[in-house]
Amino acid sequence: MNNQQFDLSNWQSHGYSCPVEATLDIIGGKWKSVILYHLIDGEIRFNELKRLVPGITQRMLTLQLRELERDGIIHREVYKQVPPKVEYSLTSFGETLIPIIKSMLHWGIEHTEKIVQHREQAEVKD
Amino acid sequence: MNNQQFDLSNWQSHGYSCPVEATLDIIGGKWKSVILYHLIDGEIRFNELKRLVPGITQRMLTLQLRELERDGIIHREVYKQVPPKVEYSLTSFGETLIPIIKSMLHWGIEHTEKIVQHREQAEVKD
DNA sequence: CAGTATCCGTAATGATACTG
DNA sequence: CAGTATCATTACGGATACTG
Repeated sequence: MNNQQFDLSNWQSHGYSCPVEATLDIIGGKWKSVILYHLIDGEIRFNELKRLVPGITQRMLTLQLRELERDGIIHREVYKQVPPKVEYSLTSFGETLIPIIKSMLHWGIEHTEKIVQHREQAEVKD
Repeated sequence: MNNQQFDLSNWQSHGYSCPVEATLDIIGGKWKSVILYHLIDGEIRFNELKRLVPGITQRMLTLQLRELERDGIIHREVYKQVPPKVEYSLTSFGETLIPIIKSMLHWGIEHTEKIVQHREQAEVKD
C-alpha cells in the first residue's frame, strides 16, 4: 500500500521533521481543536466558549485563544462598551483548518463508543 | 454559515464535551499523529521509527507506542530472534484514522511556510 | 463581561545508563 | 535491536483572587 501521493522531497522543513509535525504545532494544544470546532459555526463570545468547553479553565481558554490569534487562525473583535463584549471568529486562514476539524469530528462521532469500551476492557487486565 | 451537518443530540458523551475531544484523547499526544503518519505506508521497526521522528526520545517513543497499542490503534509484532525485531503497523481500526492524518498532512504541506513567516513577524513585535 | 495575576501541583518529557 | 529503569526538569494546566 502506498498512500503517500505527495512528493515530500521539496518540502522545506523549517525545523519540522514532517508536515504533520508542523500542523500539530498549530492545533496541537489540548483544547485548540475543540475551540476551533465551536468556532466553525460563527463567532462566539468568551463566556459562551467557556460554557461550550466545560473542562477548560478561564486561564487556559485565554492562553489558547491568544496563541490561535497570534498564529493568525482566529480573529478577536473587541466591542468598546460596558460591559465589555469580545467575539472570536475564524480568520479565512483559520478556515483552512476546517477539513481537519471535521475529520476529527466525524471520527469521534463514529468511534468514541468503541474506544471507551476498549479502554474499560484494558483496565480489567491491569 | 451552518457547517454542522450532524445531529449531535444523540451523541453519548462518555465524559467528553464533544466528539472532537474524544478524538483528541486518542491522537492528542505530542507525537502520536506523526507516528501514525509514518505507519500509513506499512509496518515499521522500532529503530526505523526513531530515525523518522528525530525529535523524539527512545523513552517517549516507547510510551506513545504503548498507548496507541492499548487503544487498539496499532499492532505490535514481535519476531522471536536474536537480535530482536519488532514491527509496528496500523490495525484496521487504526486505519480509520488515516483521513485525519492525511488532512493534517495536506494542511502542513500547504501552509507551513505561511505559519513560519507569520511567527517571525510576531517575534519582531515582541 | 472578559479578562490578569499569583501561586502551585503534577503530568509530560528529557538525559542517561543499563539489559535480555 | 528494542527496549527498561531511574532521576531530573519543565511545561501544562488548575485554583483562587482580583480588575478595567
